Amino acid sequence: MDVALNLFAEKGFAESSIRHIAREVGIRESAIYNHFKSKDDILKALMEIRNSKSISEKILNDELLNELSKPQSFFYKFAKKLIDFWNTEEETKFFRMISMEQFRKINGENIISDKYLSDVKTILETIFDEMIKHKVVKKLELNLLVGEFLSPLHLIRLEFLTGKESFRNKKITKKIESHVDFFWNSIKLSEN
Amino acid sequence: MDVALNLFAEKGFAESSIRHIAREVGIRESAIYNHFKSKDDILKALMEIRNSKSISEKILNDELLNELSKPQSFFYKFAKKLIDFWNTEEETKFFRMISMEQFRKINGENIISDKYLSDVKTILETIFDEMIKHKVVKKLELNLLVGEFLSPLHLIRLEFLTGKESFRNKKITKKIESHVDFFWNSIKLSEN
DNA sequence: GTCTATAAGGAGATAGAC
DNA sequence: GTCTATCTCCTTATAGAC
Repeated sequence: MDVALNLFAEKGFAESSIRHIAREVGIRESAIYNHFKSKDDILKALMEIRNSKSISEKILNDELLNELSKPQSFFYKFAKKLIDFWNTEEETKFFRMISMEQFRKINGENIISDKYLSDVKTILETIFDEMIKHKVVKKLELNLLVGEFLSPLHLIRLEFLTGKESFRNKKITKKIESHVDFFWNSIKLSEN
Repeated sequence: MDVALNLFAEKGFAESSIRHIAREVGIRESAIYNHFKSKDDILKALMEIRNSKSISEKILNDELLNELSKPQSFFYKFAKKLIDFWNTEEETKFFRMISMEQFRKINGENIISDKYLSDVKTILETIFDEMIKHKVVKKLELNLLVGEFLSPLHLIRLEFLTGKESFRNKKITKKIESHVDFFWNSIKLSEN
């Protein structure tokens, strides 16, 4: 699985061969078929691993939850946590692979779920819902709030992954801070 | 070029063969090599076509420019125009191909420029700059404004292209309207 | 669960006639 | 600029021994 993910993320699924995977693992390609019935099956297995992981658990710790009473600071730390997670070596590989294979179909069905961000979206919806109830944040559609918060982070990530710059540098941090400031000023209800 | 774009957009570059292109065009594969020196060369040529096109020309017509004095209405129409352009059959194909091949390298260099949105970004920067000068819009970083306007549109597009729903339906239109409303309320300077 | 051997086919690219 | 013919290599997948 590790070797396959490395290859798929680096060269894409179609240009990675079972032969290559087998060589890196140290077995013959025919031996792979004792574990997976086809090449597609390897990709499916990888996606199952990724889909079974809960991102919220990795981001939402107690420290962060305690920050909920200070929303601006919360969003700030949430964004940083999310970026740190996205910047993880493994998550970067999954993201690259998913980006490349997002339109691939197996038996007419997309392998890559269109739900790449759905876990994070769900947490954010819950958070916004609470904040609206506590009259900290303007009463807006949850979907809208999630999109406005997440989209700029997502695009920043994508652009720095395809570009040459490292994702962890001051420019990025500044961009993220600016976005959170902008976002918070747009949704906050009062001036406290 | 048409046939190649169709194939690359549908199956991705690696799974499209010169043989297949030649068959659809109605010539032998060896004849292709009179026009392109390699398969990579075909992809390069396609990207040159796409990069040579000015998107701003297609979006910014006189009707839209006359709307500049009514910013909210302008952003509204601009977003709609952009979506219509993105929803074009040809542009959809380019977007699919670029999404799939964005990490591909030829001789160590990305073929796909990371500048997919740069044309639109440039127009928007100019527009925001003018609006700030005319004190219609808060004095914010141009980069930030562009990102906040464009990112949600981009993510909406991506999600509806990978999902099953059509990109032209009421839900999408509503999403875009909500975003523009949110955006305008966040950046407007006064209440007129 | 690994191996060797092999099937069966598709790939990119070139040579040289017309 | 297209053709036929061909080279050389790589691909997924299976059969059957150990």
